[in-house]
Amino acid sequence: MPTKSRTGAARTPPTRELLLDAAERLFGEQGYSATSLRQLTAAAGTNLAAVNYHFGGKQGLCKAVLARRIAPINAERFRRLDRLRRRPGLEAIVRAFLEPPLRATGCAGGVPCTSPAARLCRLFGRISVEQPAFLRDFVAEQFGLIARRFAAEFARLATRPGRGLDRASRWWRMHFVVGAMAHTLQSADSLAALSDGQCNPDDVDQMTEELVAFAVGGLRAAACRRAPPRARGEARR
Amino acid sequence: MPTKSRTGAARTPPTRELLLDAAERLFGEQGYSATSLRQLTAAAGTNLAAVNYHFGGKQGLCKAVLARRIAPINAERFRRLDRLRRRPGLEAIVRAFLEPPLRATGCAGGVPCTSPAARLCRLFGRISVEQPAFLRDFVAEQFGLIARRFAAEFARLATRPGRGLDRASRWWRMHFVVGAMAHTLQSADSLAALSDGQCNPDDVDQMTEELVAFAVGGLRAAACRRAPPRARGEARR
DNA sequence: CAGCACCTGGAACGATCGTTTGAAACGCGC
DNA sequence: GCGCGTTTCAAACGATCGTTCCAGGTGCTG
Repeated sequence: MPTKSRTGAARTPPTRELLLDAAERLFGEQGYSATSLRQLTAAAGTNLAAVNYHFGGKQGLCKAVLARRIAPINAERFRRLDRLRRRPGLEAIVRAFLEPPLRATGCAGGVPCTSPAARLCRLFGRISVEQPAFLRDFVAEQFGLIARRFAAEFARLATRPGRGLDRASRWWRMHFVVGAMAHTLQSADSLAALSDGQCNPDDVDQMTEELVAFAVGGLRAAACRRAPPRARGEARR
Repeated sequence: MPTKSRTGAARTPPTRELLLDAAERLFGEQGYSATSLRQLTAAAGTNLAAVNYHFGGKQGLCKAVLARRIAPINAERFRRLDRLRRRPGLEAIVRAFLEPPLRATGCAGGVPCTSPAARLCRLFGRISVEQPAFLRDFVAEQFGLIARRFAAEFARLATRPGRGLDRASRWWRMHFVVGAMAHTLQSADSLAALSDGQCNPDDVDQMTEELVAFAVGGLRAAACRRAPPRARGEARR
């Protein structure tokens, strides 16, 4: 952690970064449990013991990988929210939430970006679902703040007359947005296969626009409760 | 060792079922890689070797666990779709897709249902994201049929005048629905914590209604085209 | 009874896991 | 040069992994 080689243009990436990059890729591709430290260090071109030296173990490495990405993304989210404080706009809020993770595809912080949108994305989606017990608190802490902030922004919007979402409904729907995002980040490839190539998982722009439109539409949908929405069919229950 | 003569009456759960139940719970709670066969067989009260005898190995057990649940769910989906063939209705289609997995919470096939909605749900969400390489083809086969069927139903709706979703957009949005569902199934608990208990993950009814409303709203959202309100440059596809 | 197919039991296999160790190699002030 | 903290390396640690083996139990058929 002593930042000493900051001055000279580091021609050789330090071991720490090599490990973080390899871990980010492999954890994202295979998951945390399924990735062994030997495979990881081999991919990083470092020694096996380096993981324990720099990060104290596999769990520490995992936390470091997440922290390196999540922190800037959430900071960017807060920045965007603060900037548009005067103009509510549901879509703007949704974009402030979705675009940073979708677009911060590793090209942001000077980190090499081998595949345009795949790396961080996969890791992100992975972790949000795999959730090993040891970092339950960690992710809760990382995402709790931003989630509450968005809940507050969403609540301010929802108080408009005519939109009758209660607090629980708002939470549910934010959760759905997170799920759509995570699943998209993680397994867009399978969609490409399913759609016979009509969906290009590397087209981050289209993906973003579709997801934003979908999320806004879903968040905007009227409250459901058990009142039949329209005079339409829907003869269930 | 004290093996009471159990067979004969066909009332006692055979080893196969014990293993499937335990695997369903543990794979769902911890993931596939993170669950060891020793932990699993201990929880099931069976011998370690039984896994390899009945299922040929850990992978075979995993496939069997999935197949036992997915097949009836997809059958139910097809049944519902066939039944409402004359009446389109986006919401009805969405319900035909979402309700079987949400409600078939293990109470369907005579399987014990300890926790009302948690068990199968978690497994379902897990697998749809963890996706070990060895069952890539398996899940693609299991979900491919139903996905294409829903895509077809959705496409028939989308041809109505005024709704300009192209094929790629429709695929994307179906993918988002799957993501919202999977994430909800898998980690509704964390939502309960985030929302300070305002969302009850065991309230399958409310969850279903919220998810249906959200999905319908998202699917119904207008095509996004290009040029979001915020000028962000970035050419689209 | 014997014969046999089916299932279960405990014990062990080889492989691989995450982690630790101790010494060698480096960087840098003196 | 020497001393010292930092980093890397090869090798090994004990634990645990999925799997295999085989004797023993069970229920059916004759």
